[in-house]
Amino acid sequence: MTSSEENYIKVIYHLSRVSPKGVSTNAIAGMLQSKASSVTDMIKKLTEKGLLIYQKYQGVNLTESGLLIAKMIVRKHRLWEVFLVEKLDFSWDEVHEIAEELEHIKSEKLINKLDAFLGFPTEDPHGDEIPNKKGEILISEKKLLSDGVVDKKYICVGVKDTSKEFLQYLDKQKIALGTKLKIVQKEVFDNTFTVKINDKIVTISNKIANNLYIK
Amino acid sequence: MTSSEENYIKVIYHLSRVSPKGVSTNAIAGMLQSKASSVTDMIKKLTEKGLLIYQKYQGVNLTESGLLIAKMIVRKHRLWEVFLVEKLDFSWDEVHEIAEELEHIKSEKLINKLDAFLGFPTEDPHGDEIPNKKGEILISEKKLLSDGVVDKKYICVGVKDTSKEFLQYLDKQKIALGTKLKIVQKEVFDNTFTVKINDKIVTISNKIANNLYIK
DNA sequence: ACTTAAATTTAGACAAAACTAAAAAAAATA
DNA sequence: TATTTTTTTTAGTTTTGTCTAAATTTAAGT
Repeated sequence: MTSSEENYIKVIYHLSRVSPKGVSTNAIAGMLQSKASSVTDMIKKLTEKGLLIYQKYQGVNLTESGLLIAKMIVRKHRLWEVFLVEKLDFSWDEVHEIAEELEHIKSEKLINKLDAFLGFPTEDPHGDEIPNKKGEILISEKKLLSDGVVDKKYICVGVKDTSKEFLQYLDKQKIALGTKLKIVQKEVFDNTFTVKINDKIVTISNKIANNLYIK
Repeated sequence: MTSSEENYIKVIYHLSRVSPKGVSTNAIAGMLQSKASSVTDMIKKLTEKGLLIYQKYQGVNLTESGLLIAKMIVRKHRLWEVFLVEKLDFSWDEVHEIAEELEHIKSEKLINKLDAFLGFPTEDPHGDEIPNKKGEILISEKKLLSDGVVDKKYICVGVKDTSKEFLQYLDKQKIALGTKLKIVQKEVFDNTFTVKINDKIVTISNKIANNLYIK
């Protein structure tokens, strides 16, 4: 597998969570910042290799082996992110680009040893699940802050939007994984949330509430 | 810089230690397991970029900036090797291939944080020097084989006794400058050394060990 | 010095992975 | 249903890094 092939598999994996009946050529091109014609070419190649199921104009799905490969790439990406944050003291908004490179390092022994070194973590610094060496994913029930109930207490367990901007916003508001909060008020008019964090009252827009996982 | 370009720079750096007046096209091709014509093409490209000094048929040398880049690649390679051995518990003979991949990861911040995490080591698991972030290499003062430590790997860097007899003895034992050896055993009774040279076990008397510089 | 051998370079080709522009199919709309 | 718009595919091109085969330059041997 080349890095380029791996990137396609990874992107198709992520997109197929959102649209499980088939991932469109354009959606893939959008994610990879490339052109639809390039995507068509690569789809053919990966279909030849038995990693995708594809019919012209009908979008693609991962095969069993394609899915396993995708999970292994995600596993590597997220384990490296844990390493960067926990061991090398990076902040959670800087690690994505570096992990994009590290995820293509080939040795399986390396990633399993790294996994052990990190203590077999189940979540990356953004709260996303890390598949184990068999590709299995432990599902922790989590919901969005926007689904929360007034007067209840929650813990932040992840983010939906992992963009640098969003993460930096959260840092500014002193919201991190594990931060405890209580929903004080829910404004019906514009769906703005008022929450209490460490005895401070903070107002959170609907957009933010829609991108923050709690449990 | 592409990975391919970096591999050329690195190989030229290593070869120029042995032949400082110019590295031949064939030597590079041999190291990279490629063909001389491919090397010529890449030499032209790297010369255009100002990393090599080159005249047709005369071999190449690194420029100042080429040399710095080479040292940074070597730095990354060796720091990753230390990480793999010290933190992930790899043995020193399995780390080279993996480090060949890791050395091309681009973030400078990453490598400096890794350096700090490892405690700013000056040598990799094979006893080779690790350039610091400025590209400087701490010259480890050479010592005599008789001062060496069991189980460590060394390189022969010089002789104290320069007599014909001694040099001929070294030739016979296939020991030359640059020869790598590992001290297997140190006999306390008569200070005889058992060393491994190219997978062959050789016994070396105390007199010899007192006249061979290693690092 | 002349001839042969070895090393190096040139010229032309190929595969991977991207692109542009045009054609074809599917979806949306009137 | 017919037409327009969007999406997808095809066809042909480009770039990077490699290759083979042929030509050229340097080095070696007699």
